[in-house]
Amino acid sequence: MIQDLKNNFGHLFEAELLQEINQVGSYKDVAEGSKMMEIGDYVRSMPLLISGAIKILREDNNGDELLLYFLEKGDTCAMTLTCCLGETKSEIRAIAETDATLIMVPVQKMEIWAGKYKSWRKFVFESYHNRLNEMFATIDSIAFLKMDERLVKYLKEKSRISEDRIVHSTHQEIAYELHTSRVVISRLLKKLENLNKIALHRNYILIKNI
Amino acid sequence: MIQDLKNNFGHLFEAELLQEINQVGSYKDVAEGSKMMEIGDYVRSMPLLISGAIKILREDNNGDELLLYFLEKGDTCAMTLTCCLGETKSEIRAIAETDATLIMVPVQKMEIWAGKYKSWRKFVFESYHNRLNEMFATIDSIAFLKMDERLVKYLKEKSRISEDRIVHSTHQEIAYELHTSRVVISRLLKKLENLNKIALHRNYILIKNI
DNA sequence: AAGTCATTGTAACAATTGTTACTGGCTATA
DNA sequence: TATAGCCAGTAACAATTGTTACAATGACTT
Repeated sequence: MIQDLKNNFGHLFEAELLQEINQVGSYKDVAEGSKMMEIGDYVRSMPLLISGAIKILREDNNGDELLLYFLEKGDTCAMTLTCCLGETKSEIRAIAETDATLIMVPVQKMEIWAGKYKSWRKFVFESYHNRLNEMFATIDSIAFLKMDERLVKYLKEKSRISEDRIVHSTHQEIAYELHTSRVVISRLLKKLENLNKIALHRNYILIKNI
Repeated sequence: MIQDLKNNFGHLFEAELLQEINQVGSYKDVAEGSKMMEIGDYVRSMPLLISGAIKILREDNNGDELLLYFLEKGDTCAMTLTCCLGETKSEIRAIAETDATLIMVPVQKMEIWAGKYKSWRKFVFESYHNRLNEMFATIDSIAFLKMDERLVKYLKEKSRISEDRIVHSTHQEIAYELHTSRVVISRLLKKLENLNKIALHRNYILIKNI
């Protein structure tokens, strides 16, 4: 574990902090598709993402979803930070986009380290900053782009995250994450296929040139 | 100034920290409508809002705007925090929604206090948390609501912020902030008037019952 | 092989939002 | 009181997105 830590966070944290994380943190493997946090949950530990990707979702009044952003290697969940400290409920849902490995750190340590290690403070502040920026990007997409452009962005991102030119999603699943209907997605995907940018198959989409 | 500080932040900060803020901070009055931060700016100090309201805006590729949220008494600008530390540019524009009074704190102190005062860390974390939650609310509105519902929310919020049942905006101004066209806003406002929820006048709108 | 279910394609239509154009009223200033 | 510019109302139409319905196909089970 200490090696994973050094590989992923070694450039951020001093040896002493790495040592502490190693002592109190615990490994956790999560399988693709498993729910890691639900809206309304209280959170008691903070995840440091070693490998894989986590998707963060928001829910509307009808129970329908909207994809906010992905967390990747080296990230942490910013919501967790203040949910722990302030004892407030989670506003979001987190689901493993791929198989992933995490180190879970008990919440008590977070605040102690924030007083003790400058590098930890920097990490926490930057995490917030990154998440805010991702939220801006998300808002830009929703507010400024049309659905066809959002779809292209989505496919690109999905492909990048999974490191695979094949996106393993059904039209219905894509529709959920973009908060629209399956028919709309099918229609727009067909247009992209006619432009030779993708190839449609049952249960997956080949990204050719977008 | 020390009295303003105590009134607005006394319940958050211990006496010693209040004293420090008092020593290094400087008062600043801003007039309604004045631009306080522009996209791309580097920020060298952190504002603590004593009175008034600040609106935070995002811009699209055409230079059109979208209202993200308002800052109010007791708030600070979360973007500033990491813009200062990380020396990155601002992603947002800030404009005084009403006349406002601020205390500006030099950026160097932020990080020092974060190591020294637990209450400061709590304040900073909570600021981020609040801002993230406002972003969620913004995304909910944009992604889940139709324009008529967004308009009602907007009018309510605008009225609340200014503590005035009269919203002093033209249809064009509202259209900018909701990122749509003037004609759409005029149309929807007229519907609200027909439902007896508002009364339309030149340059202002009376909120009756929404 | 038959049946079931999820998935995709597609048409037809409705609702919402965006655009263009024109009107008339209000206000400020010359 | 002219006149210019901003503001609001409205019609007509276009584009986008959402909805309903149904058919065809593939995959899987029995």
